[in-house]
Amino acid sequence: MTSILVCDDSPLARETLRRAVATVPGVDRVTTASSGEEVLRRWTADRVDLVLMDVRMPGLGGVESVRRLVSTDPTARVIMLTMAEDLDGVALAVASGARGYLHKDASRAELRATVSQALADPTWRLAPRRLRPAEVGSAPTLTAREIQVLEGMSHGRSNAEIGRDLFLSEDTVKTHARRLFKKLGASDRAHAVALGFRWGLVR
Amino acid sequence: MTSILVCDDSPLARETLRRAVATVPGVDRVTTASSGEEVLRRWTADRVDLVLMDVRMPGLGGVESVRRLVSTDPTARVIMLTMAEDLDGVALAVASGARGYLHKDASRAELRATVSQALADPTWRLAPRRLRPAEVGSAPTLTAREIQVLEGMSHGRSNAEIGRDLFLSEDTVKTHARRLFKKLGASDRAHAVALGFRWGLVR
DNA sequence: ATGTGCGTAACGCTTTCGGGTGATGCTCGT
DNA sequence: ACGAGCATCACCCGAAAGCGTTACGCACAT
Repeated sequence: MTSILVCDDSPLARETLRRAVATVPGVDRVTTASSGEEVLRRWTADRVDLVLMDVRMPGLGGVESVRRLVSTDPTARVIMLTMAEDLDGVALAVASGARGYLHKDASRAELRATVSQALADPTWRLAPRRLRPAEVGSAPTLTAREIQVLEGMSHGRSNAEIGRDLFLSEDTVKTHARRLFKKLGASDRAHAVALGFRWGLVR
Repeated sequence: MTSILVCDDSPLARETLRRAVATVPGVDRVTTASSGEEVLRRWTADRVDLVLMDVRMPGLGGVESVRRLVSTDPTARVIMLTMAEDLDGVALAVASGARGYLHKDASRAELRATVSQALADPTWRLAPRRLRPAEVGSAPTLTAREIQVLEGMSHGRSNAEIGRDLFLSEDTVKTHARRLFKKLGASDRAHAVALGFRWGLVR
């Protein structure tokens, strides 16, 4: 009976991660939490074999959550999930007791491999490895152009205006729009902008 | 007699902060509040030397709370507490009158240092970041219905679908949409969603 | 060399949006 | 009693958006 707890404040990331780790061989149960506080609150009653925890969360935040969790239960195994460039957070997290970290845009295969390894070896600690954005896991990978178009949308620009901004024809902007909608799973530009914010692709 | 007010909607974060600032030399009294409304309500009767306030809270939210507090009492000193991701919120808060900000996962030492400094120097203030004119000023106040419609948009629902969700006619949804566009200064639904995220009205 | 992904562009077609305007009823506070 | 604000609904109409499809050149990897 192997259980994993996915902790992320973003429902989207949570679901994606949940589905991803559920496919790891030997994993019987995947639960989710939306905050470090929730993990701590549930820990005594609902202990799991491995915790995947986001670094950046409202409230306690990943780092402090790991610190507290490990200080109450040194056998707790935690892998931190990080978006990018917050290496300070990762270093702190590892220093606080996390076994290692994974980039959120790691490939599904890498995620599964890491989880398998962490489950197989209780003493395992991850050597940080940088992974190429690949076919899944979490944040959809948009091209530079697609992000530019998405940003234009988030500033209330019409396709024609975005085209003028980027020296493109309106039809080309529409093509980029269509493609980024598909990648994000968005039904329209408003949805796309929302998903862009939730994934941290735009601000 | 130096007093500090900690304002955060999360009880755990509130307690953590309370304990942390209580250890700062010279601090005699630490009170807590769970919402910006509560701070405003209690301000005249229960004035404090420094307020630590969370950016992201239900109801008024940190930004608007600071704005109102400072507009009623310009001597009020507020430090915003924030997560790494909402830099816009920080900038808005500082522009609205907050003296500075702290990351929630800042170290205890950092927290104490910042609080000490703010207490020692009543004029202490972070240099406000340059903001677009549209972003300065008061947070747009949307009605409950308007927020529901905005949320629907952020989930990619069409006006007709939002209407079915909320048991309204499509025309009514359109009216709400038009009004919230005007309030937010949005040019279309994508822009409105983006502004909703930037103001912390939706997530 | 062959495929795959990206960037660019176009055309037709349907759906949806957004603005303008007007209207009714309700609940506040003054 | 009155206006202000909110919620509700309706109609028209032009302007966008969104979708399917096709196509070409280019880079990069298998």
